[in-house]
Amino acid sequence: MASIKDVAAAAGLSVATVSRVLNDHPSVSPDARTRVLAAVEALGYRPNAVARSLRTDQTRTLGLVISDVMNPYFTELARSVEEEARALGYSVIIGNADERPDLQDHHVTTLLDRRIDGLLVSPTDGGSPRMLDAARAGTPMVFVDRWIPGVDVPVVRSDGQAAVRDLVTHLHRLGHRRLAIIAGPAATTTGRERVDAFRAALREHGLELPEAYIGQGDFQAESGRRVTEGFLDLPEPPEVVFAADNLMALGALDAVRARGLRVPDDIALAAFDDIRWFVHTDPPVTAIAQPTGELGRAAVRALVDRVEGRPGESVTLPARLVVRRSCGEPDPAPPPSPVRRSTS
Amino acid sequence: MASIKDVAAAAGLSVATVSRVLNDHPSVSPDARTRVLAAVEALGYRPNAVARSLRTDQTRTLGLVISDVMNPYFTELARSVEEEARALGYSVIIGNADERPDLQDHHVTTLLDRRIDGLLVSPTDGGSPRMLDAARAGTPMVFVDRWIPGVDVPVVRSDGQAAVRDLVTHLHRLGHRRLAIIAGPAATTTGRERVDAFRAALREHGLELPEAYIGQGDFQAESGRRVTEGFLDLPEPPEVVFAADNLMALGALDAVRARGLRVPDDIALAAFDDIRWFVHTDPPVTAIAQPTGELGRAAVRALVDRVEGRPGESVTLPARLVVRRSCGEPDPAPPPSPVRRSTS
DNA sequence: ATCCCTCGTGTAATCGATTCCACGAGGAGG
DNA sequence: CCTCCTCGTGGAATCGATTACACGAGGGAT
Repeated sequence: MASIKDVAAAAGLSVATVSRVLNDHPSVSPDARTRVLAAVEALGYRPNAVARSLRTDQTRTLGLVISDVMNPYFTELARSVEEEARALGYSVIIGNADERPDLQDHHVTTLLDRRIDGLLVSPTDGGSPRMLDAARAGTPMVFVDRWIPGVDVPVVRSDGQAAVRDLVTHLHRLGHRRLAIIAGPAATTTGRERVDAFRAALREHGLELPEAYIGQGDFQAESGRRVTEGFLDLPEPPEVVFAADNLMALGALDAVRARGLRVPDDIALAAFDDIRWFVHTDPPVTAIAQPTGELGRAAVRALVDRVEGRPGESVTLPARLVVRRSCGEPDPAPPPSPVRRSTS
Repeated sequence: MASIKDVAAAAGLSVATVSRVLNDHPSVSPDARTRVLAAVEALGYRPNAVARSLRTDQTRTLGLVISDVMNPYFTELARSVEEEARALGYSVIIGNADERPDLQDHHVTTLLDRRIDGLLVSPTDGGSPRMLDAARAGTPMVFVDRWIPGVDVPVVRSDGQAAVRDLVTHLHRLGHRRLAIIAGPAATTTGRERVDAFRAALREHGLELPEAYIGQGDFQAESGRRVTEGFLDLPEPPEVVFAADNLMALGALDAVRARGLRVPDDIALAAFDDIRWFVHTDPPVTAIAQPTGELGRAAVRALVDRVEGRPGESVTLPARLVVRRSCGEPDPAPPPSPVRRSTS
């Protein structure tokens, strides 16, 4: 592969001049410029980003460590992150932690070894030691979706409290009183917060959240299935199951289906995180939608600010409730079927 | 950040010795080894992968350029690719082309600039010029899922022909005769092949595939919606719509729903690519499942073979039909509802 | 005792870029 | 005509690693 030396030789100039042309430095003659460009063209030369990074000590690359790529929420987040980063002239390397602390640590380590300019993290647990070291050492870093209390790093996330309250109000109005939640791992902020918000909202309606109605999940579908089975085995099963993410809702749907029960007639279901498929599930699932794309973009902007020496601020965006049929109410925007028309 | 020089100084040895310890070169004394290791520990030293790559001319990184991360099929592929690569000691940088040739070219270019050791591509169109150059220049490369005819690069893909034949047989047996397809872009192999396989299978049953029943999609949900609306507007709409990927099936579902029609009563639906959500859609969608994980792993093995100087072979794995209810037959594994039991 | 190997180590070249500094040519101003 | 700038250019140091080569010490064989 042609190097800058080959270009210099072909153009009959020094590497310094070639480099100047390539970085359009002002002081280079038009003649030299055209000769260099011609040589570049002729050789199909492309600068070696590795060498350049070594010299300039910047890779123009951001690392993104997410909890689970298979989760549509994170996929969308990753996508918007890459888009915004590209717009700002950065590349993104994604590390998938699969909700496993050891994998998270692995990815943080390799990203740091590659000397990425900044790190975007959605921590799986309390945070890998390597990550905390990096944060302390001043590596530009931003938490997205989840964060770690006590670490001085901007946080870009969405606040679901109001939406959860709306959800509980909605459920209460439908007559549901026994509400259960499939929680995320207590080690994650989102895991804790969603339970807290749910409990607080229940209290506002004079309802309790008994221990038996808090199932411990891990944000993966399988745990949603397992927890839901536990709920169904209870002497007094809940009337509603609220899954703290979309995958656990999928697992819950699996469990309900396996018993031959129906949603919402036998048990109602709601989920945190809205995804396209929820429109087409049987029944369509009521969910709390985060402004995922905006979250990803805001996180990148905050991180790039830090990388380039500007402050870089935390951002909190509101989530909102999207009512569908999985909790019992008819779809608010029913298809134009002129047959039945039930007025609530 | 501490460099190898700092470690050498701290250990009272030369950088050469430090390097030898780090790469466990045989000729280094136990004493030196312990001193180096102690210094590494004390300084929290981590080798600079950028510098190492420059010197050794290898990055231990693979590039993966996929057509669309938001498509669960590709997400799963990406995940298995990363897993296998990690097991083999490589990292993966993912580039999302979003079915756009210009983006594909952008990612190929930046990956090549970073001097990745090998490239895994699922080409969006006929292939970006940069990619073809790289292939010709001998950059280790493997096509996965889709490929480009006439380019001498191993291909790892799945063959859906038999499964499509099974699907058509299934549909025929259910009494369907007017079958339509939402095709993928003609520039992609998967786009063409699926139509060809469908047409061939129809012919085996003495059926035609009229032009009006071939809708041109682009593997994105929106195109599936648009094409399906066209089908429904036909004087004689098809009885079955076969979507060439899961996202277009989602769009088709959108279109059918918007008209207030039902699947499969009013129109049947089937899709290429099986995903978890198809179990829970209304109704569950009959689909052709690819061995996605195995595809990703095989592709990485083939690519790493090439990177490390071994041959690296093409692999073709069979897809299989998964029958659900969207074409009219009852679910083959119904939930334990002891009521109806139809023997085919 | 001499020679030769092996072993452990250090010096320095190298990878491909960027950039500081020096230098010569040419123009402007005195 | 001399001085001083500015401009375009090249030489060489540098980033942080790896590795060829050189070298001295020590042990075994003769």
